Amino acid sequence: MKQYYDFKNIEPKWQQIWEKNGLFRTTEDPDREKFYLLEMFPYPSGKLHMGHVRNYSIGDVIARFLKMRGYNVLHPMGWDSFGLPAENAAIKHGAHPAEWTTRNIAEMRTQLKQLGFSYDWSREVATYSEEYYRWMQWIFIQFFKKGLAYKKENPVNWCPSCQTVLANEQVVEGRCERCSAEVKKKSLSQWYLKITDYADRLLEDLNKLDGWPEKVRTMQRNWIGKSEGAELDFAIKGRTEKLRVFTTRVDTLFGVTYMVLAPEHPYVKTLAAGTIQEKKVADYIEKCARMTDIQRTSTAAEKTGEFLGCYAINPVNEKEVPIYISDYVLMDYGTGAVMGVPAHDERDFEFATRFGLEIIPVVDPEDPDIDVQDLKAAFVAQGNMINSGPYNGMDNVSGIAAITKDLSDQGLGEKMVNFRLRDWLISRQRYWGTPIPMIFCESCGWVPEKEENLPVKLPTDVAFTGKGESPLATSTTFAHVRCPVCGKPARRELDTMDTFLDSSWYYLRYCDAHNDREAFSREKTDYWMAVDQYIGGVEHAILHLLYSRFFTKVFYDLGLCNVEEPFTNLLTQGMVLKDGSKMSKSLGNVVSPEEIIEKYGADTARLFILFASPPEKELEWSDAGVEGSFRFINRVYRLVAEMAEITKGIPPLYRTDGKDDRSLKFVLHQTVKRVTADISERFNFNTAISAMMELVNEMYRYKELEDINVGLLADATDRLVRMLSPFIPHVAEEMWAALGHKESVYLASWPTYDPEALILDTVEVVVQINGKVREHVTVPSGLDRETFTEAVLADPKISVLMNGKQIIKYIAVPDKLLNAVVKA
RNA sequence: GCGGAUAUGGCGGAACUGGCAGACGUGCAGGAUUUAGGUUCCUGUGGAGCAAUCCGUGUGGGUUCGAGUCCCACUAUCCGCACCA
Repeated sequence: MKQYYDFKNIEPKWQQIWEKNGLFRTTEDPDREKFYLLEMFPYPSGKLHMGHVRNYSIGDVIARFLKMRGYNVLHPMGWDSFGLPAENAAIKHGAHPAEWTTRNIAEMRTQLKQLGFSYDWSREVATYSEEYYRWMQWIFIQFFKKGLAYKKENPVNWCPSCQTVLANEQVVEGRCERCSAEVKKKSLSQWYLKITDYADRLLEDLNKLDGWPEKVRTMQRNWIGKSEGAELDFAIKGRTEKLRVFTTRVDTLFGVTYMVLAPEHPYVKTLAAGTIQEKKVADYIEKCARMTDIQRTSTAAEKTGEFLGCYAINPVNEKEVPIYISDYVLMDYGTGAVMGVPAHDERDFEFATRFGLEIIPVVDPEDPDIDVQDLKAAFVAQGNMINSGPYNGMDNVSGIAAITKDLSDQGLGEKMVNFRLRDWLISRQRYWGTPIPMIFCESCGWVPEKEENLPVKLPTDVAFTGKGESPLATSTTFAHVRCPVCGKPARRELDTMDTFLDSSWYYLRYCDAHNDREAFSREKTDYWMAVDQYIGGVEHAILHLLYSRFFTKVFYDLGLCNVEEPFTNLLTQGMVLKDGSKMSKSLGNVVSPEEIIEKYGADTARLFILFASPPEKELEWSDAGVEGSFRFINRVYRLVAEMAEITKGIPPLYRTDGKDDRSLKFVLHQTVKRVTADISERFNFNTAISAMMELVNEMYRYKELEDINVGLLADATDRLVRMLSPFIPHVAEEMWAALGHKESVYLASWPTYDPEALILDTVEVVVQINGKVREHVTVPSGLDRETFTEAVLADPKISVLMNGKQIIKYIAVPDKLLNAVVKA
């Protein structure tokens, strides 16, 4: 062992040894308890950033810790390697996306290895490889055969900058989540996955996921957005069509004073046809069509709309109410038609006020401050029903049930549940993704490619223009095929899949990464699934995590796997900040992992990142903090080097009879206890590290004493190195070897603690007067309340303190404190 | 507007079920080693005061022998959703 901490030699040396010995290979072993630890795989953008380092450092500590605790740990890594940046790079530099991607993967794999993460690289998966996307296509076909994939023409979200459509989940405040361009509406024929069929189960099973952060569960609940209500029909005066609406407030039916349709509602044109309103209505529809979602959904804007020139008839009281169109009604939610109840809905109130429509209160606020006959705002809370014929006097919650039942009995409507969740639009007009393995035949319609012909390979003779339709259309060979059913000339689908499909099942592929007969085998996934701990950023709270849950449920239903939820526990790590804001090129506050590894080594980078903040919180980067972590490693290194020298050839005596010996032993065992709990129960790596720092400080103090026990110190060193190894594995290996071990510390067992060592003969306790700390005294430990009180009061310092005080009572907490309540 | 979270020294953060607030690290000050700087080691470090002591966990109230921790009201910041009938 060198006299100084030479990380530049130590780190590559151990990385090579680990790799040569295949230390991190994992196989199924029914005799050992499995633990599937997964970190979100990266998009190979070029180089790792600090967010990656944080994510993977957290994972590696857990993986190595559990391995030492005897678990059979699956800890894989791979690449989410389809996607737009590769294609954009291709357009810019003329290289093929595959070249760019492969180069980046190589670079990032090297970096991950430089950081010493304990991945089983034999299971590496890359979504752009033919062996992966072949099974992606196979999975798509299973969805299609199950009726869960369909093609439909619909107004869709179109990103003019990415030149592709987007899923609802990928539109953030009306903008593309990738490039922030304003999303436009465009009517296109696209492939969808029927995630709405699973809405109820996706919602319901969130309750089971108690290992997930509440925040993520709430976000998914809101996204799925279940609302229970009723659908009912309004007749249209002078026409045969019925107008169907969805409402959650059927109790307010007597308060309906108008109807309003979405501008895209199919009835709009026929209802307005021939009326004097026709022109105005047409103009309004056109104006809406031109607006972006941002403009249209702005709550700040005043309500607009147009009278259609005809009337609807309220089924409960035959009241005739005017029908309007307005852009505040969305065509793709509910029925695209709404009954307007201005008295009890804020939006309707606003609309009615704007257009001078009647406001009829039907729920009594029973509040002296509110004049029911002259509402200043919609009253949305609960109350008793008024102006509602036979329902008057009923509380409105019961009213919902009563009216729904009556409507249902008369065949006028029924109970209905609606979800905000829409089907998942998965077609992308881009090249760098999995080709959708579907073929259109004039006689047979859409049919899947034969499974034995998979993969449908991405053609290489394409032009990357970044404009217009899918680049696959520019291939001269790709589109033309024979129909797999009837053999007639047919054409292939030219769009590729959203890359979120690729990442919706990669965790299953890791279990069986090189299977060329199946996507993954039941045998392997039965052993490994579900993922016991998943770690990644919150930014995936909805998209990736919801889609993966959906896929898993479909697989379960198809008998492809034995779990209904893929991720039992989820840890969402916080962002890495510098100077208070997210690291970004534009702000110029990026610290690259490369430069830190170069200057201090991977162990320091890992240690700092885990020490600076608990994992789920944001982490403020600090150069001084990095120095501190580096100093700590040096301090440990010197201590171990000295110990290795002292204990060389001498069988160390073990003795704990002195006061200092006992106290070091106490600190040692307490540290083992704390570090174990901090890692396994709370993922508080920062406090685990600080506990080990305290132990090191204690060891330094002990080492300088005159009469020290080398055996005890050697024991402390041994346990310390094992505890440090998940955090700083390279230098831990170096120290472990120097202490005379032949086998990797990765294979050593996690240290245990002796509960006996945590029991002290005497304890220092606090003496308070009226809750304020006045004195400290040392008394024997383990006394009962009464003897404890006596022992404390027997101390001369305390008798002086209590002298002349009027004691009302003592509150005693043995081994902790004594509080005297005295008269003021 | 709705939902969620957070608020503790100069800074990052500790304080498990109410029981010594500020562990650990950083920064700063001083000392030792060194020709010097750096490294390393040691000491001090919430504020006020010579001191005894007093004041201190976003603000205001409350419960309790005792509150950073529990309850009520509020403020600020961050995140998510946002015309979903």
